[in-house]
Amino acid sequence: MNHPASEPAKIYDPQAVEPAVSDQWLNSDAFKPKLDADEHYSITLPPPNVTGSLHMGHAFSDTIQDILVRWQRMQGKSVLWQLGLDHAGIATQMVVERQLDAQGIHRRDLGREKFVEKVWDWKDESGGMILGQMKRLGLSLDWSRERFTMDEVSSNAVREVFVRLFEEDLIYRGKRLVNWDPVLETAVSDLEVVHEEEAGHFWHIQYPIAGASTDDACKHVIVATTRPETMLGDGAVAVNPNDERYKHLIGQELILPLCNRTIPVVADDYVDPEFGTGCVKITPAHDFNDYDVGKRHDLPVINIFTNRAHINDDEIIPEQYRGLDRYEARERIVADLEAEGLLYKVEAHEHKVGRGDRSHAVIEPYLTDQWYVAIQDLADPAIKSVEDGDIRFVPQHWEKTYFEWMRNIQDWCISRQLWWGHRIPAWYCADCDHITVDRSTPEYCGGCGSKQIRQDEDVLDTWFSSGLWPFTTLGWPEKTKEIEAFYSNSVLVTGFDIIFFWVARMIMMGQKFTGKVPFKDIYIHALIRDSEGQKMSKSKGNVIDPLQIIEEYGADALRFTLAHMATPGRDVKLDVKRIESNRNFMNKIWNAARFVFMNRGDAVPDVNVNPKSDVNRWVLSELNTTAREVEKALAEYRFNEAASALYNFIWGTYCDWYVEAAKVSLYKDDETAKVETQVVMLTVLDGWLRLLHPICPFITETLFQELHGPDARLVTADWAGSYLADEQAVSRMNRVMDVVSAIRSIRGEMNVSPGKKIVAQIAVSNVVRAELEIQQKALMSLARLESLEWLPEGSDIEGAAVAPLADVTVFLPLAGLVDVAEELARIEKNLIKIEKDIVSLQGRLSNSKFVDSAPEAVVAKVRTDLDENQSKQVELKASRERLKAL
RNA sequence: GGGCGCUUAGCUCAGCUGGUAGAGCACCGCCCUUACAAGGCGGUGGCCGCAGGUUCGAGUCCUGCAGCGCCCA
Repeated sequence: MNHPASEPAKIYDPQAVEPAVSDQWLNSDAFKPKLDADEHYSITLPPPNVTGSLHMGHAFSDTIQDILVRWQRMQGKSVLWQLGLDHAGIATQMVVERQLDAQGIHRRDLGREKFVEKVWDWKDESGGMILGQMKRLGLSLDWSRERFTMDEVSSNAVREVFVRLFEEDLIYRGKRLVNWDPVLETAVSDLEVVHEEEAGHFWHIQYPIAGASTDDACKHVIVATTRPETMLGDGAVAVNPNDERYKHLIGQELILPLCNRTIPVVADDYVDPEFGTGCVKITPAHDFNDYDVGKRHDLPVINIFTNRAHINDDEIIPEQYRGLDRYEARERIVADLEAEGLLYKVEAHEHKVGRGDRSHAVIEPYLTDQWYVAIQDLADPAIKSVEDGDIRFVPQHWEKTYFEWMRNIQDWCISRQLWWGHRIPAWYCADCDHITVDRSTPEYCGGCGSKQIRQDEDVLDTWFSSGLWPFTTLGWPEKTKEIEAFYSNSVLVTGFDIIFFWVARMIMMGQKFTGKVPFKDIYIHALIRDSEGQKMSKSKGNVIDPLQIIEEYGADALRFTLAHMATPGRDVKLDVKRIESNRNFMNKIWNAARFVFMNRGDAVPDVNVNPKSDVNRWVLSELNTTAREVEKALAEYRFNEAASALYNFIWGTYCDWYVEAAKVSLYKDDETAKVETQVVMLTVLDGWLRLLHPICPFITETLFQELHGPDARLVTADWAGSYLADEQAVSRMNRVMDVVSAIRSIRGEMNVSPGKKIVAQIAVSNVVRAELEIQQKALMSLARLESLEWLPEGSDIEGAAVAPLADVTVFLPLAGLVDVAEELARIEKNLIKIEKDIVSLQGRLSNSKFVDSAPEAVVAKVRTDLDENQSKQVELKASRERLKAL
């Protein structure tokens, strides 16, 4: 915006304002931590994945963080908001694989090195988009400290941690069943498997009993399975030891159909006799439960699959099935069983199927060698830190979710068969069994000294590095001054969907390697959904791009909307209409400020101003109240309440009442009163600009510079302090506003044109009259009165509409104004409500238990309410009689 | 199966430590009143899911039930 001569536009145009303000900030040190402050405040931004661009959920989370950070910065603290990006192993690799796929290229065609280069190119592209979006949102991150989970410092820290854990025997290599994604050809964690009910079948298959003669009553058992193809790897059939039907079979051999081998019948409590036939085929290599059963009975573990879930070439497998895809194999096996008359029946069956959350492929339990973290030693202190309150969840109930998972935690499989990520720092020797684990790349085997070593092909789970993020970004393992100043972080702001994935791991790793909790508070916010409540996703096409919204409505309107929606619930539905209405709020702000600037004269804000007029004293008091409300709300992470308080004050108090009332003195000849109002008007504007700045930084910064001159900067200005508080002025002004509202209400209900000036008479005691009379001009202006006449308390007016208030009665003469019948109807309506209230209030007061045990203030309030309602009732009834007599 | 959350105006949702229900949007009426029609003023609209309980008093606390959603197994 040009300064200062040009007239600000009548309609607020964020596009004309926001980018310039952003440049100012970015070209200054505004977002860097102050060096000389005593108090520190720090947040580590959850690093966005370099998988594309940011969505509305990021905008939400980031806005919340920015509000906190800007607020703390204005309070004079040294604030660090740490910026960074996450390499997001599987997710990013998939994005790039898909891009290549579109060109008909597989990553294996390129080879590992070339492929990883492509991913780095993509990382730059995606990272650039993301940083651009963040800047456009106005995020006050320290841009000079951008980090990446695979940069040198972070990579070294990852190695350091791996080596230390290995040396403490907290990292080990083991062969066990994992969740295997046969499309991505990697292990995935339990958390990355999504279980959903899907329609399937229950195949009932006859397993003949070995040695049974044709005369035997029982020649076979029937096994029910949802996965008939896995029978190629069956090691036994299990029955419950107490199941009378099968007791006699325990220990006998069955002939495994199609496979030309026998398997035993074993007894195991795992079998539920009620479910299916009570006979369960046991396939230790391809089912987690069966694996455990197999261990108990010493069954062979027969792997029947390749990495891509095709039937493998193991000699135990009949040749005709080798090489088939798992579903082809299923069809063939079912057909073959049927041909042999061994398929007893097929039922439709709903069952849970686990799919990879990235690839959506059906996950296979699969026996592989993987690296694990022995988690219990890390988990115990992490549980304790939350139990002891060293870390606090907000809202608190999320700690239950955290405890639930942490107390049942399993060892963490940290290896992934991917190319994008931190390569595992372990080397295998061709000449001995030794595994060399080292911080730097070794040349010899640490066991036998052989040069024939090769590094593990696999990479680490992404969360391994992001678990270290709060301290690796501050330079760990070096003992840096940043760690000294900003660790532990003040708060972590994130969604509940990654409490297990990320939050828990940061707590465990943080305590293990720094001896301190990574953050003191964890603010868990909701997830953003579309206006229908659907999760936003690209495939559904309901994604709202924050940049698109910003272009249409401005970043401030978006931010205010997000803050206003930040209630403690589980999800929020984002409706563009809300953003539109807050765009209107920004326009309101803009125009209110325009009015102030047009009428400021030579005045400047003065926080110590002690004005004479009630209007001015009242608005300062209300500002003071609002300031404290906003502080309290932000301190408790109640962003919606902060936003509401500001909305109500700025629009409802400042614009609707104060500015309108101020016009009286601004347009009047009394120079002293005019200047006083100008000063207060500017002071209060200055105050709420400060209060609103954390939520709406652009418009407030712009107006602040308009107010204080081009060198002023709100971003680094002080937070709003205390203002004059005058309860008496507040209550007197409330009475003025009540009177005005009462008059307006009659006008509105009687359809009196707003432009038409009318006459009013007010019956009131001398004391109250003295207070009201001071505000006569404002009152007349706000209520659009032609004249105002004061009557003694208890006066009666013939032929007038009446509005009884607590200690004031307003009369509007009907002549030429309103219809008698309409006024009677209006009085009737009011009387009905008042009578209802009176009955209820009297009922409460006649209850001695209420009077005796309720707090005095509550009882007093009920008495006052009753008195007021009764006197209103008297007034209305009298009015009604007079009108009827006309 | 275990755990968590939600159910308040036509719609989307606030309602903290219990004291006679609020906002935005929508709707109806009157207005282009010299900051703002992206606006002003007024108004309609709620057995606060159901049933019990605690309490002088329950949208708010407790128990049960129903419906919806999420997490874990």
